[in-house]
Amino acid sequence: MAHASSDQTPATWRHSAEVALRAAGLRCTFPRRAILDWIAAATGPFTAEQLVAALEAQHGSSSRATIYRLLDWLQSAGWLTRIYSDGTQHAYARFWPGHHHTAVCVRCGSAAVISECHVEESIRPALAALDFEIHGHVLELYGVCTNCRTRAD
Amino acid sequence: MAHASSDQTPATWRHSAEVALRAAGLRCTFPRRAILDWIAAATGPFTAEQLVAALEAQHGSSSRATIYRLLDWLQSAGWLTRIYSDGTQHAYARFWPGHHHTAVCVRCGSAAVISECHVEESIRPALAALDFEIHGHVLELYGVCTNCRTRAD
DNA sequence: CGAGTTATTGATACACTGTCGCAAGTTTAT
DNA sequence: ATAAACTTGCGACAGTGTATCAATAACTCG
Repeated sequence: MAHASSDQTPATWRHSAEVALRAAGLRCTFPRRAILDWIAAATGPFTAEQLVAALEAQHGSSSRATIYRLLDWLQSAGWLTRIYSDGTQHAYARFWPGHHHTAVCVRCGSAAVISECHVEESIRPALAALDFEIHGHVLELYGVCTNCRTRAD
Repeated sequence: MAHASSDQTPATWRHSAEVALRAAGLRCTFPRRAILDWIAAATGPFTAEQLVAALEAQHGSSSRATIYRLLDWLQSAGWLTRIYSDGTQHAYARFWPGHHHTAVCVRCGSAAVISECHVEESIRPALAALDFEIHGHVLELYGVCTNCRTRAD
């Protein structure tokens, strides 16, 4: 590992997100640390309610309101991305600030991040015809990851 | 208009969706017709609850359950597409079966359909690196439509 | 056209997710 | 340590979507 500080590992995410939290003038409280810990330990996308349930099972739990408040902030700051696949629930995946997309495995639920994005370029001809001024987009890919494919009987 | 039957107008949508409904062995009841009528008359995306409220205001209303059931079917059959922009609610836009994307105007809420799609092509190099077998994707674009832009002061 | 068969409806009750307001408790800076 | 300010958590609430099931309406066939 050449550049430990720029590796996008869960531990690095955990640390960087906390630094960003403090830099934003927010306080690093016990409930917030518990939330960050749990997210850092998550191996794939998760819903807000999974997080609520997991922390309720712990002794020092965080309340639903606190959890939703921090999730909102983490998303707006780019440390989480919304996953829209199942629609009605607030689902998230760990993320790094910047423009990325996710490839979600429909079997195991793991989400891979794709940083190259030429979507707006490739759709530009169609948009030009519509005379539509584009501000942003949501792209989410679904499929089967390597692990699940090799494990298929 | 050269090919009236292939025009993608609201009236054609209304007719084709009903034909598809019958072809699927489903019955064309009064509540279902009211729902199709309202959707055909809609000028942009709408939420399930807007539809519920609109039909409640009519004399012969359809119940919430009936509405949600038909919306589910219309979506699964490709006559509606889910709009994910506001997240928690079930929002839809009129649609034609086949692969399309939507460009949603953030000012007026109108949704334009984009039929050309080279998204998976353009993202293929990144996916190859991940060894991810792609099954499908969700793409939604946000921006400002011509009307709203020319109307800006 | 009328009776039988079967899908569909709607009412109600329910479950779940997410939000709000405020008093009490923590964190941070001095 | 102390004060100021932010944060928490509780409880109550609201909105959205779902399940159940008897009553009803739509098709089909003779």
